[in-house]
Amino acid sequence: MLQVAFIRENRETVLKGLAKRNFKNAEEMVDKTILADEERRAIQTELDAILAESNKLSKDIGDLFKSGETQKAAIIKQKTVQLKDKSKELTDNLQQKSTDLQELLYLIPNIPNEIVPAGTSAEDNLNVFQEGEIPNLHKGAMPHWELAKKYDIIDFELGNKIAGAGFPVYKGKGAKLQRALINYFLDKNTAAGYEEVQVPHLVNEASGFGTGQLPDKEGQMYHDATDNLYLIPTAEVPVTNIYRDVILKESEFPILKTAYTPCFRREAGSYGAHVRGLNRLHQFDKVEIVRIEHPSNSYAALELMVNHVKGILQELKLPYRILRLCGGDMGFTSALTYDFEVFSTAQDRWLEISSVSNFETFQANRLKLRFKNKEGKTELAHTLNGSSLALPRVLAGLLENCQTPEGIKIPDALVPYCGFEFIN
RNA sequence: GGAGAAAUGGCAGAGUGGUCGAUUGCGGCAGUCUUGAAAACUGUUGAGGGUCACACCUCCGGGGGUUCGAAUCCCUCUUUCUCCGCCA
Repeated sequence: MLQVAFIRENRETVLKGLAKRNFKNAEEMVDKTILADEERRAIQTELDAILAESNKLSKDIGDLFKSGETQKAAIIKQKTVQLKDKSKELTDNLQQKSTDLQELLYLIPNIPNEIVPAGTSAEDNLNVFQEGEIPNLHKGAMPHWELAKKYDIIDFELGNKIAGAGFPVYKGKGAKLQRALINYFLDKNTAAGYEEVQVPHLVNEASGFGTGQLPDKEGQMYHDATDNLYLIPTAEVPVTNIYRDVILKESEFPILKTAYTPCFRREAGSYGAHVRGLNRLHQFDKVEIVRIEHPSNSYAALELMVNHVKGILQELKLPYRILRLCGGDMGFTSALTYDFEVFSTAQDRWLEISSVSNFETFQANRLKLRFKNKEGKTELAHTLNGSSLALPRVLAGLLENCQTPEGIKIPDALVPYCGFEFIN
C-alpha cells in the first residue's frame, strides 16, 4: 500500500498514476483518504494532550500518597475520572478512523512508473523485445494436450478423478521432465546468485496481507478455515514474508532468493477453450526469484532479472517476447511489470510464462520491511519478484514447439536433467 | 492430544503496582590510544505517531479487563520449552 504521507504530499502525482491505471473514482478515493488521515491526526493530537495530562495527574497522585497527603490525592483522582471518559471516547474514535484509513489505503493500487504505457487491457501492452525462431511444424502437429495424451505423459482425466479439473497428473517422462525443469531453473537461479530456500506452502493471514493478496484477492486463494491458513498462489508470498517486520542494514542489500513451490489458484470464473490443457491450472509448479533492494538500485535490479529470464529462454531455444504491461493490465501492487510470453505454435497464441515486477515500496510498506539509511533513519526497502519460471506453459510451449513426427525433441540444455533426448 | 513452565530492546538477561521505554552484560556505531589493527577506556545505540524543531503520545508476544497509575494483577488467544502419549 502507498504511504499516507506520500499521498498527502503528492496528490497530483498519485492521481496521474491512478489515471494511467484507469482506476475508477480516483479523485474521490484519494481525497477521502487525505481527509481520513487529517481527521485521524486531529483525534490523535487531542487524545495525546488528554493522556499527557492524565499521566501528569497520576504522577502527582503517586507523589501525594508518598508524602501522606491522601486527601489531596483523592481530589485529583476525581479529576482523572473525567479525563478517562474523554480519552476512552477518543480512543474509540481513533481506532475507528485508523481502520477507515487503513481500508481506504488497501483499495488504492501502486503508482505506475513513468515508462508504463497507458492503456486499458492486454491489447495495450508494449512489445519491447522478441526473439527465437517460430518453428514450421510438420503436418499433423498437435496442441500440447493432444501430445500429452499421445505420449501418455500428462493425464488430465486422472487428475480430474482425484481432485478435479485443473489438477493434472504427470506420468513417466512427463513427471521426469517436470522435475528436470525445476532443477534446471533452480540451478540457473542459484548460479546467478539467488539463494535457494524451501518455504511453507501454507501461509497465515498476516503474510497474505504483507504481499498484498489480502484483502482484495481473497477469493483467488484456497483457504483452510479450520486453521485460517491460505494455500500459496505463488512463492512470492512466503519468500517475501521472510522479511516482514525486518529492519535491514544497508550493507545487507541486495537480498536474492529463489524457491520452488507448487502454486494453488482457485481462478474462479475461468472457463473455456483458452484454459485447456496446461494453459490454466489450479495447481502448478513454479520457480520464483525474489529480490530485496535499496531503492536507488531497484530498477537496475529489475533489468537484471529480465535479462536473467531471457538467458534461460535463449538456452531453451523457445520463441518468446517481452511485454511492458500497460497501466490497465498491471497487477495491483506493481509499479512496473514485464511479462514474458512463449509462443505456442500449435495453438497459434502467446502464453504468459513469467511476470517480473518492481513493487518499489508498495509491499515493503505493508510488510514493514525497512532499512537503516546512511543518516541512521529507517526507510522502506524495495521488493521485486519474478517467475523463473512457471512450469506448465513452458512445458506447453516446449511440447508444441519441439514436436517432430518422431516425437518430442528435448532441448539440449535439459537433456542432462532429464536423462533422455526424446519423448516418443 | 494431556500436564506444567515461560514469552521483556539485535542477543543474553534484570525488573513483580508509581518519575521504567525499562538495570546490566554482549553485540553494533563513534571517538581516544596505536604506524595500523587488537585490547583497553569514553560516549552512543529500539520502533511508531506528532512537531519546522522541541514538547508530548503509544508500544515489554496478540487482544481484552482491574486501577488515579500496569512490563508488573486478572481473563483470553498465540507461540516456545519440559514431561507424558501418538507418530513419518
